[in-house]
Amino acid sequence: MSLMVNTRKIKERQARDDLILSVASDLLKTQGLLGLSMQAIADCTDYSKGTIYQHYACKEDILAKLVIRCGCSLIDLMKIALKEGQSLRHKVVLASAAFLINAEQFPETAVLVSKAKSPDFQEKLHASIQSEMAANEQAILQQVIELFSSYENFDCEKVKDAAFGWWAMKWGVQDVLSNGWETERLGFSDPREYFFRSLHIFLDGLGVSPIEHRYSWSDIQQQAHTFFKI
Amino acid sequence: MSLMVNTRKIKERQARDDLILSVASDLLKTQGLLGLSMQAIADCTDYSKGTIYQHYACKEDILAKLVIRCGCSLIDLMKIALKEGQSLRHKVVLASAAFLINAEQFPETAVLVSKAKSPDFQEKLHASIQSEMAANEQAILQQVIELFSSYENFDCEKVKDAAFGWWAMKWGVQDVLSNGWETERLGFSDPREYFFRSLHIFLDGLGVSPIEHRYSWSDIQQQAHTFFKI
DNA sequence: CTCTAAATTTGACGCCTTGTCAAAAAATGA
DNA sequence: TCATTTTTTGACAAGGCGTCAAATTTAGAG
Repeated sequence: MSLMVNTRKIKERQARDDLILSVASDLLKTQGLLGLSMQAIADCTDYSKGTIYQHYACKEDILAKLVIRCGCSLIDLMKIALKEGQSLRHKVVLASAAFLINAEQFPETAVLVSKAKSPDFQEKLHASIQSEMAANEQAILQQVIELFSSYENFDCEKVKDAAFGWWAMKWGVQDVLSNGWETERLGFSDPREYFFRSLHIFLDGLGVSPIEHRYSWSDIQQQAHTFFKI
Repeated sequence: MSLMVNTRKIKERQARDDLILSVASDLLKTQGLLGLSMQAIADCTDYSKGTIYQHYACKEDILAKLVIRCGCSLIDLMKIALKEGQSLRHKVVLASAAFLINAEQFPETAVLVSKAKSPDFQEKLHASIQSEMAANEQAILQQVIELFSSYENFDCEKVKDAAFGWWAMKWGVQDVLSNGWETERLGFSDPREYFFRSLHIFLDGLGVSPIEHRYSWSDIQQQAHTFFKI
């Protein structure tokens, strides 16, 4: 009996964990990062601030959890890309699309990802969440490495070079997208298209068979439904 | 006479403008972003908070000015790179080195650059500084475009592709560097070396004469004194 | 040198945040 | 039913930003 109560309580607790995250995410969407205060979360959940703090020890922990959640989703999509891609180029293109699509699905979180890596943010995190986040990041990178490892022509060093290049570009594009840069004004219509173009150039430089179709972002965006079931 | 007083006052005012920036930069270095409060700046300058606010209308304005200052220095270095580079590849390598060296010279500011682009930050900025920052960014991008435009084999579209790719990688690397990522743990010894490797791969993909010497970061770091007179 | 008017500086104040903790309320189970 | 444990609460402390009326300094005329 006491066991049943226990499991019920655990479930309730988890439900509130999720509720808090969901409310936080909504607030981010509607009010932006500045509109997200612990008090606001408390008000929206009909609990008091103290109770929120029983679930997450600080504001940053909540944001970190959102980032991790977004990262997990990206990993899932990348796994599909890795499995379904017909060639290295195709896989890379799909993985890149996975990243863009994921950012679209979690617009409010995607903006956080870069901020959440900063030392100021990290040092506020509680140890467990800090390492959870690091592990999450590593898992994403692992996908990238596996992606390039699947190409028989690459030795270990080349895999690392390729992974780093993709990695850096991905972060750069994420910055550009999430900071809402007026890329139009700077002369770049849709940064995602340019991302894909740069990607193909990079793959050419790596010596990845350049003959096949050079999927653009708009090509892949069409196929996304099929591949990622979204 | 009243004119003389005027100019003296203007000079004094500018001196205080600079003093405040310099104190802010020191505080950033020693205390980090969290240690930077308007009160702390006031204490260090022997002026009161109110006076600081007479110079900069908000904290963000001060940080933005630091970012702009750092950007101007980068532009200077890039101009040298553009002028002194012996070939496109050499120019690109020098420009990339300029970026890394500049980040080393303004370590406390380099960390801000990405944060300062975020919407939350931008919307706090006063209009004049906001556009000053946008102009600064545009001027940097202009250098990149001129860099690739100087290569006769590139048409307008290719210049844009190349500029975007470099741009994205630069931002990605900046994120990785300024967030102090434990890249060692992730398997990448020195991200700057990998940056240069990715760069060469990208240039290969662009069809830039691949025969010549493939300067690594450590190669160029040596030459930096000569080129950038640092 | 004196005295008034203008300009500048000041720091207490209002408002907001995060995070704490003693007290109140609710749940448990004998 | 009631004592004990658990959970919830919101007043509170600490500290940040930005404001503004009052204090101080400076300017300049008489």
